[in-house]
Amino acid sequence: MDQPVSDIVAAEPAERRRLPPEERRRQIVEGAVTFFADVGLDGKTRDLAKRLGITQSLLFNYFANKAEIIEAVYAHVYLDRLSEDWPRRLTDRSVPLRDRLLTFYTEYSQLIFEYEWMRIFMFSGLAGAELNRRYLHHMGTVILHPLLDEIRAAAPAPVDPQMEDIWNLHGGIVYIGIRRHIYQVPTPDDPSEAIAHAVDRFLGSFGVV
Amino acid sequence: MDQPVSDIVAAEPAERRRLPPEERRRQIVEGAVTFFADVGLDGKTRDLAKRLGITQSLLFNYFANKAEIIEAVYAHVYLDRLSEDWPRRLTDRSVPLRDRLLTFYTEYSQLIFEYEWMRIFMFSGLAGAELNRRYLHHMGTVILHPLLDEIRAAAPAPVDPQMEDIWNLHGGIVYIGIRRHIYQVPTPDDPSEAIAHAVDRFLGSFGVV
DNA sequence: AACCCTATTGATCGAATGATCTATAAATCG
DNA sequence: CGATTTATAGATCATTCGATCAATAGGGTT
Repeated sequence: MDQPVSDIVAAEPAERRRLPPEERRRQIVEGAVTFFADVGLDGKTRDLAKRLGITQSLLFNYFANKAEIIEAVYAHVYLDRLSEDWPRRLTDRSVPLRDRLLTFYTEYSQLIFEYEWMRIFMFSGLAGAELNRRYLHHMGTVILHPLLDEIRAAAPAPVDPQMEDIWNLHGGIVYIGIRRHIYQVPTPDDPSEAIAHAVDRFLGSFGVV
Repeated sequence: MDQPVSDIVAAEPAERRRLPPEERRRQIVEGAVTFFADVGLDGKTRDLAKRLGITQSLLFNYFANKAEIIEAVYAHVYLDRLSEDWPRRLTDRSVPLRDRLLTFYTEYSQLIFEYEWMRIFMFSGLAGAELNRRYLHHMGTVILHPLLDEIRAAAPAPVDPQMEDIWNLHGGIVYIGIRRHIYQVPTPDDPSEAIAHAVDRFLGSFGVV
């Protein structure tokens, strides 16, 4: 398990010095995002510094400690990246429900199937971070529950979908990204066909055409 | 992120000494399974020893190094725990396909929804271990591909399910365990209803009653 | 009860880690 | 161009890590 981190850590060949603090900080955060996505939140500050082509001590000139770097990583990857108008567009009944679902999951999968997004989310989940509970709660109330209402409104009487059914649809799609970036097995280059089939099966089984 | 591991690590109050080597080794492995499931594969040998109520140096009397402990953990959690006759029972056409699927996923979910199974699998996936690729490849060839054939045989002509559809069914179910043990959000105590609905939606959309 | 085998301990080593502090040098201003 | 500011580097500290090894003591045998 102890991979030789130092070998896969190097990147740019130690670029120029004395950047404006704003720019240096941004560079550190962006480097930290891919670094911690690669090696996990237990990644060492010396390895991060080496990858950035700076000294380790410089990191602590911009962040009080390592936890603060990781906070900045969280903020950069997850904060306000859920599009504001997904809830509105998902409930816009002037558009066919199928189109709304396809649009949403096409855009949403482009976000979460990102290497950094998926891996840091999993690392922080395993670490027990509050981030994941907050995120999934937000997902449930702002996106998935309204979606349940839409499906119920569109479905004929006898069938009655539940939140757990929505989570099943959601999980089946998210699992593509997990296979790709966590387990690192082959997945379709373009997941949109698989997504469309999943959505169609889901809607079809609830009698929504 | 740096939780105070030592606080959540303690367990038994330092039990007796001088066990037979066989038993001591077994005790170490079983303790290591839950320990590494809790804190991740970067967990420290001193914390593991403390949880076991033994000295850290004793660990290295039974294992040459930490990597060997983790190998034993992998073996204990994953080796030969895929039931031998799942492939046979899944393809036994004297039983209705729906029943076969429900039986399989009921039993399989009891295996993989285990706390240790799920978390160690995710930790090792993130660490890039070969384990996960091997496991998913095995899953695909021994279980899911035969399953695809069964569904194709039972489905009427025009529809033609693909492997990616099977992975979608699979992922939607596995995702329940991910929510529970990785993200640590509430899930149904008994997932069998959600599983049954997922299976029924899946089969129904392919015209299999 | 004395003996012996070995499971277990406790002390310790060298390397690695997060963090601190002072010295240096790159850019900006007068 | 010289002075001042401050971003950056380099040396270093106190811990913690995996791993080693000699000393100790548990428990079965006679």
